[in-house]
Amino acid sequence: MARTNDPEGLRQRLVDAAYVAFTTRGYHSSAIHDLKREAGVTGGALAHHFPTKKALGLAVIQDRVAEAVETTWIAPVRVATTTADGIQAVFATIVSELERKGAVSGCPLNNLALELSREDEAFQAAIEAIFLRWRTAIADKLRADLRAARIDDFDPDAMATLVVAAYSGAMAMAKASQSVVPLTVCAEQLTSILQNRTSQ
Amino acid sequence: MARTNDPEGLRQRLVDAAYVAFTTRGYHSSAIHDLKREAGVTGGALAHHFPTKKALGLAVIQDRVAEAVETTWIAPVRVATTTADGIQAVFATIVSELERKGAVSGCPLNNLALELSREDEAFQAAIEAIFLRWRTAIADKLRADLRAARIDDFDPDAMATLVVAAYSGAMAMAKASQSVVPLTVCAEQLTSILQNRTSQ
DNA sequence: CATAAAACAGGACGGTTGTCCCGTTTTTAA
DNA sequence: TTAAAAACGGGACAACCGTCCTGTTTTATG
Repeated sequence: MARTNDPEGLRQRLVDAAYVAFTTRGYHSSAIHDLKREAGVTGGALAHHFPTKKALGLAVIQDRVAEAVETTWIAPVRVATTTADGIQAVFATIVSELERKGAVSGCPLNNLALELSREDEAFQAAIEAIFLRWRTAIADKLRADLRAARIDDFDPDAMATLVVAAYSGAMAMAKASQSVVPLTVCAEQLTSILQNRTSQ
Repeated sequence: MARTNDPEGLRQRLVDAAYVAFTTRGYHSSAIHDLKREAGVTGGALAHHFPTKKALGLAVIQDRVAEAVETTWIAPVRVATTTADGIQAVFATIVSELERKGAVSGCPLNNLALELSREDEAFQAAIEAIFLRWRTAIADKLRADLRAARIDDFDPDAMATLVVAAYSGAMAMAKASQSVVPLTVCAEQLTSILQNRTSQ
């Protein structure tokens, strides 16, 4: 059968399909057989690029999940005027996106974190690194806020941890109730807290 | 072989073993065969009490997970002097328990919520009910705080949502990093926020 | 152009999974 | 006491899963 080799493109198609499957249906609920069909890839090609399912999962985390956090969270916060503005914008974007889709499948990072952290050390290390990068980016922005307002009211690192935790937990509740309400509520609470502490 | 029928006790042993397995290794990672061995139960007995794995999972959620939330969260908050005191006590208890065990397997409710919410409507409904009960209990306690202090500074329901979200997310990060630090940080942040808003 | 390596096709394979079935024992009910 | 129902023992069963293997085609290298 005629074909044209495209190792990089085929790899991307595979990781894309696996990212969608792992972060919506879950890692263990996604069968390799289904991934091959969804990505339009044969068994030989898959085995050539990813010898094991674990290798594919690791690629999904390091390539796609990390990029998703970067795109949906870190970048918008960085370019915002203040941290509070950035957080508000991020939540608003995510909520409207969820309402458009009509279903809540949860935070990709959190989904894989709870399912895979205790299963394998490589998974845990990769996920932990993304969480660290996420928290650090928010903490950096908070430090900039404090410098601009010439105040020193709270610990930026601790507040960043709270922000990430509140978002992750709110998304978990949103998934459990299939409703965006927990997200809108927590967004309002977080911005209220931040504005209280940065403008006095 | 001689035996004595004990349907209720056998059922409890099964649900106990399944609770531990589902909330630590995960639902899909726990094989029925292993559960039978761990609970000391034969296939016939299991099929008699729980015709499917889903039925067993539902029993775990409704019987054990709901009770765990009640014992570790709702009851301590209810008997505490203030909500802030209760939350601080709950976090302290959980943190010391995790340090004793030496590993973070995550919040039982959150673990199953993220893994099973989108898999089956019965799972989702059962999990959502527990989250609702949890939030309501904290909101009730917050309302009592506000009445006692004769102030009306914030929305108790919204704050309760934030508390549950922050805890769930902090536990997720704790699981990802296998460290209690996110929990201690968020506990300090939450109590600080609450004490700021209830004593002015 | 020769040759080796990389890329891919297609399917087989053993192990595991959840479920189900049949037979036996214990308990209940009449 | 006896018949029916509940409780349980033990294992079989088909379907599924992830991995691996052999062979072919494309590409890089000299």
